[in-house]
Amino acid sequence: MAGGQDLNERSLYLLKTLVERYIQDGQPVGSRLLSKDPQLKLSPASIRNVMADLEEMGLIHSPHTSAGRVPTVSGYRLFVDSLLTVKPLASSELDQLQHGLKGEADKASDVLNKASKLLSDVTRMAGVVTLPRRESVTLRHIEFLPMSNTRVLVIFVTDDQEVHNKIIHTHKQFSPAELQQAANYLNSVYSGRSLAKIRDLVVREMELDQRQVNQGMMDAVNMAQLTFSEQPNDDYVLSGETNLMGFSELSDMERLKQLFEAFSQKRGVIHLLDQCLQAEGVQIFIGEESGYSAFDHCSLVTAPYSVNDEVVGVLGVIGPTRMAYEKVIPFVDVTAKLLGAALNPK
Amino acid sequence: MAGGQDLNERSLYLLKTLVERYIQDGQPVGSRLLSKDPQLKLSPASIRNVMADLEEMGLIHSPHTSAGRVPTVSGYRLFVDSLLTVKPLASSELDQLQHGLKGEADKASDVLNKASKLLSDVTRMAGVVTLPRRESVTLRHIEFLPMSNTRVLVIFVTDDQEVHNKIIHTHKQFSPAELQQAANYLNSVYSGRSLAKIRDLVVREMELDQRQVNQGMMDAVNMAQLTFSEQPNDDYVLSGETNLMGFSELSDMERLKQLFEAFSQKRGVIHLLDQCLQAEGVQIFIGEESGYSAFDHCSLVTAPYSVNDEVVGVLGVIGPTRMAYEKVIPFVDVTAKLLGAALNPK
DNA sequence: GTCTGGCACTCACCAATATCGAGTGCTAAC
DNA sequence: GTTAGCACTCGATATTGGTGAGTGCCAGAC
Repeated sequence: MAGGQDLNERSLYLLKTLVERYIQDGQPVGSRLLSKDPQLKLSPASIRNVMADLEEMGLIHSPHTSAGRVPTVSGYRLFVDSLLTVKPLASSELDQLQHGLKGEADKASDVLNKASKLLSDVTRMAGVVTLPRRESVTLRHIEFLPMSNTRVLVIFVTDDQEVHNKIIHTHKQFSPAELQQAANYLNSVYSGRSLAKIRDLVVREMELDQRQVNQGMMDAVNMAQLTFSEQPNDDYVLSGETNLMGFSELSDMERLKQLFEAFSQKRGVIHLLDQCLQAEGVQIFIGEESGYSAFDHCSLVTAPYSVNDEVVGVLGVIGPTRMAYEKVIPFVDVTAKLLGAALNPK
Repeated sequence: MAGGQDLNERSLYLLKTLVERYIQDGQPVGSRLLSKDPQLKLSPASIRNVMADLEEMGLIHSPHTSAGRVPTVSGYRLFVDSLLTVKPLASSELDQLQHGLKGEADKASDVLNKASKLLSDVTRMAGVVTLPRRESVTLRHIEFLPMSNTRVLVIFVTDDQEVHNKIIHTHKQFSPAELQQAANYLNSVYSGRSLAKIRDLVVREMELDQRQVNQGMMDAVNMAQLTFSEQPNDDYVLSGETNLMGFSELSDMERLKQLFEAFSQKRGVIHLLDQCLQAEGVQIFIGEESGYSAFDHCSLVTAPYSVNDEVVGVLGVIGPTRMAYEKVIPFVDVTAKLLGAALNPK
């Protein structure tokens, strides 16, 4: 797409004010309106010339012959990449954030809920936070309870005070005593270690199996393997979806339905958010850029959040393409940092 | 409201066919259309007379002078109470239900999810299932883990393979060993008993406290009290909300927004569903009858479900007032019975 | 007394038409 | 390169008239 290198200062400034104006009122902006901009000392006619150029480059577009211009996806892209002047957070918002996330050491999931709710409340759009990847979190305690036949209910607690449970299928039926023994072993060997590390150790211990090893220990390691087997993050906390129902650009029922279906399927959204894990800071998908048709008229502003300097999840805001990027971007950025801090074990 | 006693056979039959017809096509039905009913050997003019009576009694209503008639809430009420001929379940639906719920002994929550999804898939409306009341379920295992200061993480497992966790604040700080001891005590005394029974026993044991009782035991009972304190059901599983976005009667965005907000608040919906716990069988709220303005244009068809002959929860279907009650009612009824059966511990 | 045909009337719905005004592209002059 | 002028386009809005489904009411038939 057009990079904007071949545009002069003036055209860029014009594009910038056009986009800002459109974001403000949601109406196609015409040459007459722009000519009133004090910095842009041009007559409507000249502005029309410039706009014709911008249109040729695919940055703006007229909904119909005699309407003003509206930014295209590439127009927005150029705008957020090079033209945007981000506004620092309003101090009231910063207060709200700091207060909202400072919940006196709750469970991790409570903090995530709060963060999601804050994102949606402040932006009046939808907020989303992926669950943190379990890799870096450390094991506190594990326990096995027998179910029928070969099925075992595993409960383990991590140091973020989160309780996880899972049903595993073992190769044979274990007695309660055997399960207790296995749990004891795993607690003594693995507790205090990160799940990633544990996975590592499990693999190593399973390779040792040729030499004579205590059978009970082998069983324990086997169960650990089933318990901690790699499983991709597939959940997130979403808030304020209903805020999206107020926007005129999403008032088409069919579109809205697809969007909400995407929210409840989760799969597609997670995939999208996963792409933001690698990004250094704020990442933005504008309209069709996301590749998911349900999001065609939406933008997604995301930022990864980290615990102990390791990226563990992503949070973001979902709203109509026409959103106040200059406010949302710094807000998402700061929220990600504060969430990371709030999750940091003391 | 008019009870229908003062209506003759013919008027009732006319009302019935009118409602059926309206449910079928969603168009106001006029006298000409009704006069074609083979059982109703009347001219349009006579039908108009009858309709005028029905309108006077508040059972039907014309959207405007020259449209047909549409049932009012009281009209629907009379229809479902006395006129409806319920259709037995299609065998394919019964199959789908039986298959869908027969998930080889999963966790209780998995079964609820399936039930909710089935309700929405089959009816193409929204399905809802409240979590079962914990009273009747029995305790399998309890465990305490220390958190910072006086906070303790309690984990307990019930015989429906559900893992619950909760943070309680104790009056003093306990060592891990003390907590272990308390858990041992509670496991030995309470496990295998229903939560209701446990609550009972806790109260009784706390009354004994004047005489000399083992302090550790007292601490354990105290913690049990905090853990099992009465807490009302406040959650449910909802599916297929997006199905509701297809209905023309819910196409007003403001209304739809309120409806979805009610879904995420949960409070109001739970309160409504709680009222159905007492009911013997299927219970129906039509339009404004529910008293919640968000549900003004919706109907709710519910049935309580039981485990071991004790009612533990409610499930139901939410859709537009104009729904095929004759199919939905038996379907909800059967689903409730099958869900109860599926939850029954073997 | 009940039913019915007839008739005037109402009113949503639709299509055609007119008007308005914001905004455009183009061109010629500055 | 910039600007004023002008013809033009086209969405938005209002006006109009016709159509048809449906009604209420009445007078006459059964």
